Amino acid sequence: MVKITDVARHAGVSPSTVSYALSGKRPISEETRRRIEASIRELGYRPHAGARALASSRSNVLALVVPLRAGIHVPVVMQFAVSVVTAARQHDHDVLLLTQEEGEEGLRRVADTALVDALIVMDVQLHDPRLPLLRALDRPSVLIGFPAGPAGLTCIDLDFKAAGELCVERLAGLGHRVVALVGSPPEVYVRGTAFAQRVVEGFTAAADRGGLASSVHPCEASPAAARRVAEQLLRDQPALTGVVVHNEPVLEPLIDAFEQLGLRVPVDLSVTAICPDELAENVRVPVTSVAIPSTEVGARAVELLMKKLGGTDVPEATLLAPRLTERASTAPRTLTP
Amino acid sequence: MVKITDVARHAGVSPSTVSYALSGKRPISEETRRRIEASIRELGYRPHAGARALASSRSNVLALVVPLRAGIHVPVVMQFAVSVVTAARQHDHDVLLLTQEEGEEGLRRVADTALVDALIVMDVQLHDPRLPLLRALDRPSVLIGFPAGPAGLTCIDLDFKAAGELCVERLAGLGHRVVALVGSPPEVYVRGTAFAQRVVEGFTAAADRGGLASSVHPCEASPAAARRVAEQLLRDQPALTGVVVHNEPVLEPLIDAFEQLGLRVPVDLSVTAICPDELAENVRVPVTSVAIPSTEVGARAVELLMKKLGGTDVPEATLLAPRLTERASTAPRTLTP
DNA sequence: GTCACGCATCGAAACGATTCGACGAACGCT
DNA sequence: AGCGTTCGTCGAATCGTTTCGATGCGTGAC
Repeated sequence: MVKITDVARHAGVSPSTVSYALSGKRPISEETRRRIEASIRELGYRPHAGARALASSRSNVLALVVPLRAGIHVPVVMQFAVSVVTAARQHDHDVLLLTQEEGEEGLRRVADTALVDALIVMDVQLHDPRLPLLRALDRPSVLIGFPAGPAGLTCIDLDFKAAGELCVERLAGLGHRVVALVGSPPEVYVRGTAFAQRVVEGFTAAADRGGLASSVHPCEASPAAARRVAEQLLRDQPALTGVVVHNEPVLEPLIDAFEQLGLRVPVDLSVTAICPDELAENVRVPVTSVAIPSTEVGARAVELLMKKLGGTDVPEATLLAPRLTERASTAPRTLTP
Repeated sequence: MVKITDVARHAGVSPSTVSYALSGKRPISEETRRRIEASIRELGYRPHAGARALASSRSNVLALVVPLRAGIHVPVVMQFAVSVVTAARQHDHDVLLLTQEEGEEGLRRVADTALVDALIVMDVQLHDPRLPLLRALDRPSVLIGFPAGPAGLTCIDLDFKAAGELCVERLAGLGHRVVALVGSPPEVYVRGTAFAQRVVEGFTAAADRGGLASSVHPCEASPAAARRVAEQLLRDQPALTGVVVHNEPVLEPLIDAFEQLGLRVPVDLSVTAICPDELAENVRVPVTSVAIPSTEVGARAVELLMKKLGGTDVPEATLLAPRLTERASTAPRTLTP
């Protein structure tokens, strides 16, 4: 293994000069820098990560904690993870993958052993047991999602409440007066996943504000469950003409179910969803939707962390404004007598 | 930060004794060990990862390279990643996440900086450009999938050829004489992804061997493409009664398309698939399938790496035998005159 | 002509573990 | 009783960087 002293000797300088040339923390003459760079290339030198971490107390590694629970849409998680890795690399950092399963002990371990410099935690619950720990840790962290008490933490997410509102407002704007929300599986609400509840809040608030009749229906992630919910909706709310779906796996089955029950989309029923664009575009009837900007959230989360690592203050809350894309599943209400 | 010398002083021993007590590399008296453990707990000591890596030239980190290309089923990748992390933790290792995008330079970087001890590479192509590098690297690696020339490498995967055979044999056993394979998107074959081709090989070989008429159809990952393939199959092979699907996103749309074209599954048409169990179970008609054992592959890959790190020799090729689960999508051929 | 200053570089001391060789004590054998 | 082992522990060297303070040298101000 070639080390910094080898480079130094080869370039005719001292090891510290090589280090400074590499880090840029002190001025190095153009001429010397070039000689050093040539030596590095020629010898194929790579700084030893462990030694670097030891001396600088920076590992240049970020921890990413991914959820592996029921009811969360896997592709979104993956897309998010990839965007975190990509963004981290742009700041010369790597990403250590942790599973939720590891729990608080896992967080403490990677933080206390100085294996990572900072942490990104996905799928934060309203009353997440990890919150006190994250506050106490001596390393900065960013949460994806908003817990009940976000004070002292840095959080970022799509503004799900606004997303719920936006869907309703869009439907209201098209003249719909009776709307329903088909939400995530019940267990997601039970365990207090913040984003699911926020959608409900936004949905309900906007409906009330606009004087719409509305109802909310959690739904299991299976076609059969979708079918049941569709049937129930038609029975309980015969005047229903607008549906908001916040449940990826059920989106397509639900539309199928409605059509089999004799409701054409969008002629008889307008559907909007909160889901990844990729999914919305690939349903049989492309669905008007608010995108889940996983890639942007990932990149922004990394930016926030880098700022914190650099000592800059960052806002505690970052809410990404929802953007609604019009597709084929929405239409003005047809006034049938 | 509390360090090993603090623990040593607190326990009244030398730092090296603490180290040996922790690693077990030399015998330590029961009594001393207990005192040391008490001190560790009391002081909350955690060995510094960087220092440890520097001194022992072991980082206890594995690199996992995940694909992010078109045509691969994301949940499988995720499931795999999670199983790797879980297995790695059981051997006291962590996992660094790399994307395919990083390419060879990324592999070289994490290996040469000693950031990781070993590598797991997913989605290996038949003529993968990373192969020479992996051979040359001074760190052990395990590939998920089989390249054209696997000599000198350690590879593991489901035996996709046998899986293709198994599907055909099952259909043949049910009396079907005309079968078709609906495969992955064309680009997957074009870039020479090994597992896709192996399915084709197995499928064709078994069909030929059994004297079945057969055809192979790559298919884009969209419902529309599924529909087109279904139509084409009925046109070109009117006697078709057995279909093997190796294309996750298309499985359900394809069955829908057949039914809309008047073919009932399994009465008129038997369908088998090679896909995750989770998917096979959740189609409207649960599908008889060969599972992709991502979890097992991940765990086994880690075991192999640990053996290699320990200096033990391991077989170059590990092929997991396919297992077919009977579900509702297959039935004996009905002899219509 | 001197003084102060800034630039480029060097030398040495961390950083926090692991590991190798050595050493005293206890033990079993002859 | 003497000798060779084994057991448990210690001390010191080592791993490869970063970083702090010091130093020499050229430069501009007065």
